[in-house]
Amino acid sequence: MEERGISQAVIGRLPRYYRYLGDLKNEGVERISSQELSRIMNVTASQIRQDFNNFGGFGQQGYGYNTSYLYEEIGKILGLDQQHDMILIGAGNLGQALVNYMNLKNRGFSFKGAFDISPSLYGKKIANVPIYPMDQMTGFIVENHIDIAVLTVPKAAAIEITQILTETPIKAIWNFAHVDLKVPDRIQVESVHLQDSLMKLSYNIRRHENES
Amino acid sequence: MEERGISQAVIGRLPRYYRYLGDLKNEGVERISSQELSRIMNVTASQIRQDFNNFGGFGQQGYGYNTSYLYEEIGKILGLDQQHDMILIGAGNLGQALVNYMNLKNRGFSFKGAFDISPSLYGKKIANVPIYPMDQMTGFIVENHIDIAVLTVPKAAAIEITQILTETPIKAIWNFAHVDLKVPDRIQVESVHLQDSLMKLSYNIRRHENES
DNA sequence: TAGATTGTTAATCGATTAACAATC
DNA sequence: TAGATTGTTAATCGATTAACAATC
Repeated sequence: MEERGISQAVIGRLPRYYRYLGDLKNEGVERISSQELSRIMNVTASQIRQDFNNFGGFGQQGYGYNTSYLYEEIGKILGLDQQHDMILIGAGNLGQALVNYMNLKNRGFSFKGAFDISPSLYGKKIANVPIYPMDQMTGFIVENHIDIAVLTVPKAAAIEITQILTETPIKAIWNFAHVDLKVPDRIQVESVHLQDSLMKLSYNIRRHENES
Repeated sequence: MEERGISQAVIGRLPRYYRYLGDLKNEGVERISSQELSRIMNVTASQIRQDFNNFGGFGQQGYGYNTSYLYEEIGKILGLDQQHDMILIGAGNLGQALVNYMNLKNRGFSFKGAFDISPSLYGKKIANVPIYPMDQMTGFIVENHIDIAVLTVPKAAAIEITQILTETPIKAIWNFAHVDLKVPDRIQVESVHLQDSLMKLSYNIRRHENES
């Protein structure tokens, strides 16, 4: 499985393929052609075949793709066969929502601890995940082999904490703060900018009103 | 201001420009050239000029761009000069987090009501936003001229509720359910797929480990 | 074998970058 | 006026789509 230099456009589509294939698998669909899938997902069959062939041949001429096999393979490409241990940084509303959400649904991803600056939260738990003081964070990351830090703190705090995180063996930051984080190459960052998303929606509302 | 057929690639960059220009404005920076901005934002000056020129000339040769003016204009393009009234559908953890978050920070966007199937929540409030039974939703949308429905319910419920929403005068859906919604053209949809985002992060962790 | 559908090459399309004339 | 920097055209690059030979 050779996969250097896959474009982010392709990577960005993999989770959607994974989702549709999971649904098809659950519906008991054993095989699917790129044409059928293209109709369901509203993309071209050509794009589907090109995308999959970035990672090697998953299909069979004259047959199509085996749904479960393709589902599993895409899961592996996405690293979903690995265990990811996470910490929450910032135990506010959004952070609590994420912990509740993830620890229910996603087997591979699990929160091991949460950190906050508010002393009133120390010792409390969110969905069985204990909340600790910020100054125990670095030690906790090392001892528990934490891979991913989930940042749900305000902008200024996010920048400061990121600085601290760069001195730990953390592998990735899932960032919900409204700021672009600067990190060394060895740390992966994925940001969820909720404001940006809402602004795009706002643009499209306005555009549609002006057009019609 | 002519702006038909602007590509989604450009739209997707506007909120980021808006964010950086807001920061510069707050720092008291009065003017900025595409070159300076390109250095700060880590994109090419050429792209910046091309992007802005999709909407007409905001700059001045030999001078650059006036920070506040550009900030305001991009705000208008994004429809941030308009008031957007919203409802929350699904008053769970994530929904509550969004209401708390938005009603604090974003002036143009405001939640007017929340809806849930759980009777125990009726009459309660989230950050001053009252929670009502689901069957009052359609009436509420009409009476209060609601523009945006924020969907924080499970997948199956999201599909059902979207069906109901298509029969109301709602303009847009901000979707947090893990599903692609089908709506008529007049309704804009923007989805935040948290799982997809986390999977991309997972892919990048794995890729980086394999490379080094 | 014939039919179906992939894997892959070639063609097209769109987005990004470079270059430079226009102009403040 | 000279210098700076935009607005815009042209060149390049990359991503998507089309076409078809390979093959199950």
